[in-house]
Amino acid sequence: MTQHAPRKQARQTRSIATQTAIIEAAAHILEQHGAAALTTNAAAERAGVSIGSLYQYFPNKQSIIASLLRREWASMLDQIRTVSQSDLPPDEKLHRLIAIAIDHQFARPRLALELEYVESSLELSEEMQHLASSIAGEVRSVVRSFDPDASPVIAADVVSICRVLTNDAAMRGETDTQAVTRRVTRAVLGFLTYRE
Amino acid sequence: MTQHAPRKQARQTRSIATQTAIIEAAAHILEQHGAAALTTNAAAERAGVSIGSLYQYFPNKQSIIASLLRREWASMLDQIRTVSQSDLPPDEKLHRLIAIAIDHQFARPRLALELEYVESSLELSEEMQHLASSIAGEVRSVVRSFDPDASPVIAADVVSICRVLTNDAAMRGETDTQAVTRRVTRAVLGFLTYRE
DNA sequence: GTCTATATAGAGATAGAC
DNA sequence: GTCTATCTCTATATAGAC
Repeated sequence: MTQHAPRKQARQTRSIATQTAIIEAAAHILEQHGAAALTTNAAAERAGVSIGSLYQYFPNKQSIIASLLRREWASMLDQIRTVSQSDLPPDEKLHRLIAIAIDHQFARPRLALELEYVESSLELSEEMQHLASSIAGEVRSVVRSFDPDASPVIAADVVSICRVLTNDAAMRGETDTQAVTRRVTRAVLGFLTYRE
Repeated sequence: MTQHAPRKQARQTRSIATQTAIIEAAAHILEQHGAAALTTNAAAERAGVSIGSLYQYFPNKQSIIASLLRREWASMLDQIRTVSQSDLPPDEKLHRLIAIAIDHQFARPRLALELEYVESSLELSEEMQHLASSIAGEVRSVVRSFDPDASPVIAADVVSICRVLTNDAAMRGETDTQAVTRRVTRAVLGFLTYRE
């Protein structure tokens, strides 16, 4: 048993590494050549494994995309939770949330954009739906801490505004994240505080 | 000559009708089944012509999409020009612009969304680029009439905010356009008038 | 000018050798 | 467990009959 443990561990590690390599290959293809170029053959080649091996780890192409999406969403949820469950003042929470959104989209803007699209042609598993609604819930709680009257739709709108402004900026080639942060903050606070 | 004119006219009319039918078929497929389902075979079938005929009118698939996009953009530019070249007060111009955007996206939300995506995988002709920058220019002029300090980026942001909020609402199934108009107006005016 | 039939190519996915 | 070879399907686009 003990003598098998390391081997098994080593095998599991290798197998996880292969899976990760395939997922990362898919991400690179999406961001460099777009959704149309993301084929199973291309992903396998870029990951350095054969197409046969790819299908040993993923039952189909959709499952690769789903894994990639899960990775991104889990990371987002993690960061957002840290903010929403902190005891920072509401306006500071909102600023942190904006910063997280900008960092995320600016890190790999094309990937974020392409994932947003492929997501729509993917029926999400229960687990993924749960992840999505957890994220939405955390955002809602931050927005509500800032403005208790805000409806769920308003929170969703805040997310959309952050995403679209940041993504446009990144795709336009803007590199000054401070300027982007200022514009997004202006849009979000303007939206939430506008009266009459 | 005279005796041929009607025949020729009739033929041209028929040929234009066929082209229109193909473009409209493409639009319906996009909005009902998404970009992945838009194949030349599907478009031909839905338009009620054979695949051979389709290729007599369009050299390739991209040209069908481009024609559809040109139709949409031309209609948008037309409506926006009416507003921007009017002598309405600036805030009223802005409201009209928002109304145009909402009407457009609400008319066929899924089509608008899918077109936005396929557009990115299409290299635009000079003519199309010109059309796009004309639209941007008109919007900029309206935004500037409202706020002379607004940079081109701000105008682009206004367009993006309108688009994303309206589209989200439509895809969510919201039917109360007045409520959407209120939220979009709040977002745009909040963005443009926010201070500090 | 419109059709049917088809050439061609590339995709997802599997079989079976090693 | 990983590879190569291949099956099957479907897409774009063309050829040629009518």
